[in-house]
Amino acid sequence: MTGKRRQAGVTMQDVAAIAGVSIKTVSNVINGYPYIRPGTKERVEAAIEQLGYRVNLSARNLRQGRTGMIGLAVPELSLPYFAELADSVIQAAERRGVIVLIEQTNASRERELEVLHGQRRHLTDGLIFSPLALGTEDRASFAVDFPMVLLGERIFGGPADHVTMSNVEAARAATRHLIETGRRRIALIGSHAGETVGSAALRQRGYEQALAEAGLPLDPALLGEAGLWHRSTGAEAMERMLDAGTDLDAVFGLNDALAIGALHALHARGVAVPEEVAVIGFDDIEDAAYASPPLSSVAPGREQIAQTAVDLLLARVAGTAPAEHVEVITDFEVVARESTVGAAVRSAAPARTGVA
Amino acid sequence: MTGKRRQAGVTMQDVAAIAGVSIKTVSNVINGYPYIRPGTKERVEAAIEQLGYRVNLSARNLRQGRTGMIGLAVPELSLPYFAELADSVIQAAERRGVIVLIEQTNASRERELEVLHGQRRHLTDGLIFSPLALGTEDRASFAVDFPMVLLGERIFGGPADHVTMSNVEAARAATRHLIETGRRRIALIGSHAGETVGSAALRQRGYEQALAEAGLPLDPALLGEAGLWHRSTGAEAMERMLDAGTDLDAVFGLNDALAIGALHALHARGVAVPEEVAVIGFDDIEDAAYASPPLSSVAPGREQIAQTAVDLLLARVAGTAPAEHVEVITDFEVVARESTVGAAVRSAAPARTGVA
DNA sequence: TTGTATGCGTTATCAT
DNA sequence: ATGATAACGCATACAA
Repeated sequence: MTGKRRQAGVTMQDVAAIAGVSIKTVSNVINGYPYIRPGTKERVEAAIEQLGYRVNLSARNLRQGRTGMIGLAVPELSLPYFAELADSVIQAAERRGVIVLIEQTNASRERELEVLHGQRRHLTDGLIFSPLALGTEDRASFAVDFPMVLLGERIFGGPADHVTMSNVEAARAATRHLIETGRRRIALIGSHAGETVGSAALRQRGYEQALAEAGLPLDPALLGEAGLWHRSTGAEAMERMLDAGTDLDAVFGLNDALAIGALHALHARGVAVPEEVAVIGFDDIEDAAYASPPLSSVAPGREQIAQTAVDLLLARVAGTAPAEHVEVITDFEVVARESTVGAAVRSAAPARTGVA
Repeated sequence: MTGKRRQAGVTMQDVAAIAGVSIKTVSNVINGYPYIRPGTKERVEAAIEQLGYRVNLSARNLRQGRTGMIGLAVPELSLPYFAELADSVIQAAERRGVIVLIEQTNASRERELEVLHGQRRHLTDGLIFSPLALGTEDRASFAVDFPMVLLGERIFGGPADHVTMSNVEAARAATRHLIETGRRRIALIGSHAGETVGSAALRQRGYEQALAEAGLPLDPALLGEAGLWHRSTGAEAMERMLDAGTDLDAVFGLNDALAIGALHALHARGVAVPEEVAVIGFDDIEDAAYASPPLSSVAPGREQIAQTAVDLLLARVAGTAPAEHVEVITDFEVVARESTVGAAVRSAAPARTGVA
């Protein structure tokens, strides 16, 4: 902090005047142009420091036709999964020198369309989009003329790059984990009846496959519908199932919020977890490890998803990505905690046991 | 969706050419200038629609010297309180037609200074800043030449506008709630020894006041140190206290993350909540209502804080705010749930009982 | 009511 | 190795 306080409205002109050089030279110094006489460079840097000069990004963007920003559109930051995802994307982008502009869609159809076609796209060089309301039937709306990477799997064979985890596999592994620990009547919370694409349908498919592999029947009474995957809807679905007197010894929440809601409802009814009912979630948000009891979950490799999506998008922006659209499948891991395996480990740092 | 697909690089010139008017007229139409012949306006709008024209915001920003964006700097979005705050700020800003650019400081001193003096400030018209690492000793760094509103209370009599809740009062009310429900040995988790300003010090002061009012002694053994207010540090502080065999019948977590961490540790040790130990947090994040048992907390009026901060900042940007710096104190409410009052209410929608 | 012309702060082209 | 100067796309003072 040797320089003076930042002053508004300092331009390259001012720096050039102080340093006794032309504006072009200042620009060269700032942009790391190699062929500059050391003395000149020093004078310019001193002037920059002295005036507290900062590049005007609006001007640079106008001139370059780029903005240095990418958009990240998610349903809402209040949902811990998306908050953690946003955190990871911001950090991944920062490593590449790019700024992230977050947009909330609230899972509304109208707002998701606006994300694709609205004014804001002019502010960003590309978009990472996790759609929730739009689906395969809206494929046409996804044909945009700017770089975009989709997260999740509502759109298939779509007209955009795509980063997702193997939902079917991961859900199968989670269900298998419950079966291997002795459960037979496994409820599913978060089902979307009639859906064939999207996380709900894919994860349910994995659940069904695991049941089939183990020779267990698929009981419709064990499918708990929940449109939005919030804690509240998870709790409500669980309540309905308990009210109906459905016999069950395990619950698979299609995401952690649902599972935590289910835990809440089970607790309220005095049902012991995992003694009477085991619970596993999906996403491995930080909450999961600190739930009571700590919630088993499927960790989707959030960091990997974020960095992959950012790098893919930036490659697309730079024009170095392959012509055809890319689909990247990321890794996952089943994390067994007390809600399924009991109090095997007791410590302040929640147990985390890789299973898959 | 009657227009053609959006095309990159369409400018006002193109629109003007199609509409048979000058660029100025197009500009007038876009900016809602009233004195335009209806027919002209229609032609321009038709041309805009036809070309899929969008204003180039970089150019507009450069010309106007404003960006239409405000910055929001928070420690990290992974912390639910800040994720929910960001959600509220984004929505509040949207109601005013402003875009929010989120920056994560990770509670690092260096990054917080960068937020105040870095490149990005050129991209925003003002800043809403929730500092964590910088404190009163850094007052000089807060003397910036752009509009800024501070959240929280690390800086007093500071050189900026300020929106905060009444931390002392709120913590006193939370502690009083524990006392009124019969607790006498109340542990505090999240203490910052030696700090005299900042949330930790203020909330602890409220705790001490409530104890004094009730004629209860202040036992240093009941002060659990936790530098960062995460679930993990809350769990660790709780563990240490339990390991030390400290006698206690209640825990006041200085935020919900700490309290949830404490719940986790208590659960791991088989301590019954609230039968043996009552727990209350602070912030009333959504997690609190869905913890097991549901966590009592202090609701800080997040929406109100967000809207107030945004409006104050925009007034400052517009130059309509008072010359001297404003300090706004927002409301709070103690929300009693099962972790302090027991299973009075059993329902999927967690009980929420206003007490203060 | 509408058109012309200038400049916002950069970067890039072309000289030198 | 560095300087002069022309865009980038828009808003606005000034003209008409």
